[in-house]
Amino acid sequence: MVMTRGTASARPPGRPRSGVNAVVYAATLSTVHELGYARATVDRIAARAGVAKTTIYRRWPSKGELIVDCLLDALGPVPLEGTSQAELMSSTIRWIAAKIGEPGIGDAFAGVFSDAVSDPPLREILSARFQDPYRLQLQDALGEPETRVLFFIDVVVGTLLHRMGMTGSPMADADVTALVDMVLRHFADGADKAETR
Amino acid sequence: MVMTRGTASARPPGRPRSGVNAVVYAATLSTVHELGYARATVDRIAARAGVAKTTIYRRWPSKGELIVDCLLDALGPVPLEGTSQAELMSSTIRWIAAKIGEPGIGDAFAGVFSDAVSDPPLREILSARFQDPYRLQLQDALGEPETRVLFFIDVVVGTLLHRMGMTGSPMADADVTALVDMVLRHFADGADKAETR
DNA sequence: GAGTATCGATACCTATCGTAGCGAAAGAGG
DNA sequence: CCTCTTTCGCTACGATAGGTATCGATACTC
Repeated sequence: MVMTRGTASARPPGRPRSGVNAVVYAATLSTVHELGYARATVDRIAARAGVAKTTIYRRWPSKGELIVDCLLDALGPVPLEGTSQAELMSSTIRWIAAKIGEPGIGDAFAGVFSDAVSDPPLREILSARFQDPYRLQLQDALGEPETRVLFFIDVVVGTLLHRMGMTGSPMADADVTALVDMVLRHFADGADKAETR
Repeated sequence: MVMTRGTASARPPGRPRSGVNAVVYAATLSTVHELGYARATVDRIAARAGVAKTTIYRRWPSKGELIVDCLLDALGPVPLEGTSQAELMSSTIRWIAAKIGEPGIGDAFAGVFSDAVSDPPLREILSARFQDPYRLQLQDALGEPETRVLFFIDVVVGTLLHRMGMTGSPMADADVTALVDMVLRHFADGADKAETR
């Protein structure tokens, strides 16, 4: 096989990119944490990362995609702790709640989600690059059909983000527990009715 | 009693305001519906309403407050159909889902909510002028404490808005039914545990 | 008719996203 | 060592939007 040219692994010519992605991600989260999503401009993020704004736009085509990649990097896959469906769901909900509570993540999440409402291309990206991977992972782990996993995500993420957006701070543990109870009960004994009919 | 001066009902001097608020509200919703929240600029809304932009800023101090008033006008109080708590909750959830599905309302809702995430003053206004009235009405009608009504609102509104924001269209009836079932069951037999502990 | 406040129109300021152009630097290969 | 390609930082620019300032005209009260 010809490996020296035309293959993806071939090193491209020219000056290689400097490895500043992680620095930019860190600068993004801390800036969002300190100033909020709207005031975390690309200029400010670039300045904090010690990088030119043009460098950021060379790697990410828009602020929205930068945030999406930043969140993917900060979150990683769902830990999936537990064996039963109830345990998996419970740990997933608490993992999401904890992540949303981490500095910058909740605001960035709510911010990019907000932008996507009136920005169809960004919504497409958010759906394909962010929601779909987690949805597929959960479909596989929970053994539930797509419809119900989408419902699960809407309820859990929607509830937590609404609280975060409305109060400015993450949901208290007691309410997260209530959310876990409510969702688990719904999925436990509502398996043959409700939205799949 | 002196009624001719100093009373709130005394007519203020100067040219009276023309009664175009309703026209502006209609223009706002139709513009948001056609162009989305972000592209529904104040200039465009003013043009559609046949009104100068300065007139709008004379009545509403910001785009966010215009949207909040517009939503209050379009929604009105919760109808509160039914007598039992279950009926009241069910009709409330379906009423919210239906309203969010009406042209312009869902987008305006999600849009102003999004802006509020990184705009603390707007969040304050949204909380005080929009959420609080509905919360108090529901507290009274449902006979539940503030904590639980807030949880109810987070779950219902958060879920419906997340679906709306993610897909661009309102939640299907089958999923609304699932939401009703889940919430009703939670409040029915979880009254002594969960988040009030 | 005097006073007051709103109306429409236009211009303007500021912030932000995103792009263009340029010389300098970092590598690969001859 | 020289060339070629691409990224780097920098500065400037264009486009859009929220919001303000100003001004003559107008509507209504006293």
